[in-house]
Amino acid sequence: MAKNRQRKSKSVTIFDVAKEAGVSYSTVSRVVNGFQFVKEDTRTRVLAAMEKLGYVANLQARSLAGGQSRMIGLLIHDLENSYINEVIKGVDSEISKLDYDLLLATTHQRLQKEPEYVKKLTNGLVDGLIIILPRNLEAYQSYLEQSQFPYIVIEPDHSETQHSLIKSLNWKGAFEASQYLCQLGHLRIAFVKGRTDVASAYERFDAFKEGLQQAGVPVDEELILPGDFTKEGGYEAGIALLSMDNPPTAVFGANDETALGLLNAALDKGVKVPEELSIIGFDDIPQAQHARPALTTVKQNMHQMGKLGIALLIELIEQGLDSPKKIELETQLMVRDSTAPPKT
Amino acid sequence: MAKNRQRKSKSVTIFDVAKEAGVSYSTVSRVVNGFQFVKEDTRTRVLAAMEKLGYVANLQARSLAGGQSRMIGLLIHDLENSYINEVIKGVDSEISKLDYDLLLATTHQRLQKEPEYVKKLTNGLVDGLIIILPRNLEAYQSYLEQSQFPYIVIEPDHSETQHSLIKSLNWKGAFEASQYLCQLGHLRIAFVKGRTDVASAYERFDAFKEGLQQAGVPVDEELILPGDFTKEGGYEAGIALLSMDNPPTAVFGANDETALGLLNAALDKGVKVPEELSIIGFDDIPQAQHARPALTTVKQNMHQMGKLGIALLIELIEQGLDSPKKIELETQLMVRDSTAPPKT
DNA sequence: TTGAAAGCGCTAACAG
DNA sequence: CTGTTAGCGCTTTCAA
Repeated sequence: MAKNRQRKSKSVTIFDVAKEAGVSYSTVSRVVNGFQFVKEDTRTRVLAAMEKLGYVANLQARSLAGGQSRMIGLLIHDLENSYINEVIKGVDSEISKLDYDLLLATTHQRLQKEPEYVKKLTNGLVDGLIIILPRNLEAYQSYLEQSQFPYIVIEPDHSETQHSLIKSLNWKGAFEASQYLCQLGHLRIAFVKGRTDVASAYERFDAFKEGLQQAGVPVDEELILPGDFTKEGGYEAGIALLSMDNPPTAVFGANDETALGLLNAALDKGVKVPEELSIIGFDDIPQAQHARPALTTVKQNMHQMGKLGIALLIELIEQGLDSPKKIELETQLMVRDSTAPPKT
Repeated sequence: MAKNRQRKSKSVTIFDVAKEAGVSYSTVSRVVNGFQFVKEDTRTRVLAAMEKLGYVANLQARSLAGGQSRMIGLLIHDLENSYINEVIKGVDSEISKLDYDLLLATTHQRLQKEPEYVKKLTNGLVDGLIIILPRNLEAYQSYLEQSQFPYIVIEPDHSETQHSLIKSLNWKGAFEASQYLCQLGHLRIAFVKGRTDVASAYERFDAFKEGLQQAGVPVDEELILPGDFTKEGGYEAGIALLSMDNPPTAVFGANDETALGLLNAALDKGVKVPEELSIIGFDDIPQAQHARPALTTVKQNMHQMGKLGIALLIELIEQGLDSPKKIELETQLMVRDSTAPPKT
């Protein structure tokens, strides 16, 4: 608490630069911020002084004085989640091009942290906020709306919300995957659901049922198990499914982690994939193609979601938007080795 | 640039709280910062006012006024790198327990960004800095030393540096791995090197040579190929190695990415692993155990490195340290399926 | 135990 | 085009 006090003292300020260049400090500020009405000669002199003194802007002061912090807040609940990780990579790659920095706030699944962080971040710390997979939006959405703070959501809780968002066409993707399973000839198809507090989980489940119905394949309630988007959850469901007297010939995991868990369950149960059990996932996380057998899944372009998310947010910050913008991305069925026609 | 100006206006300040509680704002500051000399009654009143108004401290202002920002800077060059990713997870899990936040700066491999970010971050933005795998330390190390800014390095460029650091015992780990290969009976062992600008790459290579020598196995210069810690680099080296008239029976990749690339090369060349070629890596990134065959490798506890890094840095920030502290972590040989005795 | 006052470094009107 | 003047919200002496 004590030893490092001195560090605040010796940094070069706009004031030092002004003295060095022989101008007032507001002039320096103008140069730093690239204002137009500065004589070329003065600008050069200031620039030289900045260079000489090694001036670096103090972002705190700038932001406090009403300028921008040039930081973007990223609110997530977990770094362990591959889906989120991939989105972050997209965000990161895009953000650095735009000379913004990333402030990462992780709730570690603690619901009450969400509103806390939102307040903290929006309170001058960052210029804009991206929330990935919010689970407690209601708790602070009105706060965000009122303060007119620029923010976007990646994967919303509700489809008819007022904020800008980026999402994948979960419904369509899951529908296609379900149809594919039916086309393969499967008649007993199981589904392991995702977290109940995430909208995409619902969309996928809904599409699954619709897909089966349209193909004339019965939706058997017994084959619909709860899950939580984790490998462990998938494993548990898999064991339950494969312990049945009349197990399914195919199973759709609400996301890849779940599907990977299912794969492990099959392995432990000595059930061959895809010969005896077809498994399909959703997301196409990097591990999906490295799994053995490689996992058939519905690809979401997570990297792209991150990139578009930043682009949209920056637009919001710099130009403002009259009404929320919703971007929906196509998904793609990636047929790999974990699916096949059922054995007869 | 215009539309979102209003957001700076309406936040609740220490001043509002003071008025609500009927005290001066310095008193509020004292309460907020948990000072001792405040009457219990006053404290309760202030706390109530804070609660009622929904006060959230403005970190910028606090930091500017000489307080702490409670943010830790994390300087990395790439999010795509699994090693870094794992360390970050450790950092993140530890940091949130301590009520600090993470400011992530990614150089995206641009060397000149390193000193830039260091100045920016240390200029009031963060209370401490963690640099993972620095590649341009010389450019700003004296700056850091002079300003007495609390920072630590994870994996250093030099072993006799003045800063605090966390590292794995690369030498020992690589030595053991090399010995293991020799014990298996291999006599033609190749090595694919890592980036030339990272110290751990040297340590591993050096240990490899020593390991072979001590086992009486010749170090064949022809079997030592350059690499860059990427899968692509490993693949390229693998193709070169397997195209030789007398290819090696085992190969040590400087890191897992490299080893994974080697694995792919073997696959494409129709060379069976481990029957015809043993492959060993370093790091034990998550993909290592999912590879087919599962990769034998030297495990570094990256999660732990992140956690210890934060612990050490916080100690530096809050108590200061008389002399740099160096923490070295043990590695562990993970024997999996990519290594076997050579065919005779 | 509390209040008043002086900045931290910067942006943004407002006059020249 | 450039300097002057207010603050931004907060911590921190210094008095009271």
